[in-house]
Amino acid sequence: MLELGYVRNHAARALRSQRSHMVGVLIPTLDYALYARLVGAANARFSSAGLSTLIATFDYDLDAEVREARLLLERGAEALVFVGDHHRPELFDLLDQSDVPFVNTYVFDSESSHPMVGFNNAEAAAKIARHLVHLGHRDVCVISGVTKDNDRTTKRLEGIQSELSQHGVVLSDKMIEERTYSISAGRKACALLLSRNDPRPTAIICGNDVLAMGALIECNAQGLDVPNDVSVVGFDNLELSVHSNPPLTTIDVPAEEMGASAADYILGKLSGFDVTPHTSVEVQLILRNSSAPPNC
Amino acid sequence: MLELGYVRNHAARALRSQRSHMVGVLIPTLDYALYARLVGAANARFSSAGLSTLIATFDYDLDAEVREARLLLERGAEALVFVGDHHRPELFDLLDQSDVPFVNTYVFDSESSHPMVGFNNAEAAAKIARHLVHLGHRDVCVISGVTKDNDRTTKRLEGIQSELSQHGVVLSDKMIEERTYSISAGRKACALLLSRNDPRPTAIICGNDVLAMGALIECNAQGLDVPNDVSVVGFDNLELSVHSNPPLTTIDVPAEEMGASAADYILGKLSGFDVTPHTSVEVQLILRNSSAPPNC
DNA sequence: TCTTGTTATGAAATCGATTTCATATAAGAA
DNA sequence: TTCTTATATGAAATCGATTTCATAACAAGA
Repeated sequence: MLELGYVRNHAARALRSQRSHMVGVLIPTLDYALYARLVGAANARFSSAGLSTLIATFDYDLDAEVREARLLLERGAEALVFVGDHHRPELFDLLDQSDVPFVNTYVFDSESSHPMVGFNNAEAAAKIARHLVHLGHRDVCVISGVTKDNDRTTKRLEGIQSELSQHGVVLSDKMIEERTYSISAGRKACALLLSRNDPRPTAIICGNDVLAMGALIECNAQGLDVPNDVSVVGFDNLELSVHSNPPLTTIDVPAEEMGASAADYILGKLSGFDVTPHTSVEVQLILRNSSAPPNC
Repeated sequence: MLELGYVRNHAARALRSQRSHMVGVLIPTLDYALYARLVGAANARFSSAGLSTLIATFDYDLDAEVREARLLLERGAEALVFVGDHHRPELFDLLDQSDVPFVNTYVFDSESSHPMVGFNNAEAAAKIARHLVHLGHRDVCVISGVTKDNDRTTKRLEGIQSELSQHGVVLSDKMIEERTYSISAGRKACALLLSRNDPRPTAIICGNDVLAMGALIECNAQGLDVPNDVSVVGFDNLELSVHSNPPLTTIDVPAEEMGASAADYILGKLSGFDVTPHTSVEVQLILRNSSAPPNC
């Protein structure tokens, strides 16, 4: 084979054997390496089972997600891994017709009929909101990810709102800013929220660490002392967040574990085993130095 | 088609038409979104030409790169995009045998016989070294990326060394630390270099912004004033680097432009045009506040 | 009306590896 | 030695869409 420089023809193999040895992973974006750990872990599992991973991105556009999924299915993907449980009905139609196994990740809802590996975003976000309330914060604001067509950000925001209101803290719409995930966006949103000082918020809850990074930077730039003047908390526990100034209080999301579990589910399903379709992973409140009692 | 839930069989199409409508992009890693902009830009170009992008990673392991490339070729990739010009001979054999067009990115060498889109890493790194020398620095140290099997990091280090020596600055081996790209690694390397104070370096040149990030953090943690006590410079101009404390002096690498140009080259080649195989892009020294004259 | 060139239609061949099926060979047991 | 069972070999069918080829229908121009 080496002598002749022979390369197998995958199309022919796939056509005849009806096996593509490929699985598709659909993630919103490559930016900030937000899904790198999940994809990496899943890919490791898949490749040791002789499967290649096809990565497709859709930029948080659910219609693009359907198109990409269809493309992956055409390519013969034997299984699909998604992020979130909220997808276009067309996607589920597609999934019904092809009997390709799939899993949703980054979400957990025991009510849902879809297989999934993840955590309850509302509870996770409530956890960090509770932390702030327990510290004594009452003037809280939120920099959320864009909630449209995104069940993770939506649930997180809901979790925060319901937790706060349970403790008698009202979160007016003026105290919520929705932004796409980027440091600059987090920074601008933070500046805006800080400027609305009636009274000035003592805590800023961010929908993810990238936004929190931006918020931290803005606070520092304004000469505010984090956490004494204002607490800032994030979500995801990116590597960055250990090293920020101050280190960020956040929610650790076991991305590798989700990736590996999702892959294991798929692998089991492909082998015809009776695998459990719902796996929940534990998120953890990571206390670092960006949160403290309000200074009043 | 919709009614019947018909999905095209890509294997059959590909087999008969000898067209896979796929191109492969081989990047070292998904981590830190280091190649996200390049991949994103290339993917945008490719998909508007009706081609899908297959992403494969090899974790800076050139043998793994060959394996992944072979896999992509088996899958019928119509073209391949690489990072760097240094690959295993087996890879070039593979490329010779299949007459699939390819481009190397992130490097530029008019001598090389391979098509490439990028910049001269030695010159680019020399540029930032020169900046420090012009500021008056003579006690310089380097946190380089791992140079083994990596022509970008190797060239950058060479560029720094030759530029420094041209100005009579000697860079002893003790003043060079090689690390994989990560904030923690940069931090540790920085601590180590700072501890070797005979005399203590007044400037730290980092092989990329992630390492520089770690160095900045370590300097801040040690109570050093950047840039007055020590200058820190990076390479890549990640979004992060605008927002670091202090904002990072670095080399801007036009990643999108490289991705787009690489894709254009491939697209042209696939259409049978006589496209120019060597494209150089301009890197730029971005002066921010992490570099200043040494404080003596 | 007839020729010429253009578009439609349908059947058959094709892509390359895998799978199946039939046949042949070898090995082991009685 | 003979029969059975296991293994080897080779030819042919197959996967599903595309391409080619032959034929038919059509339109336009003379």
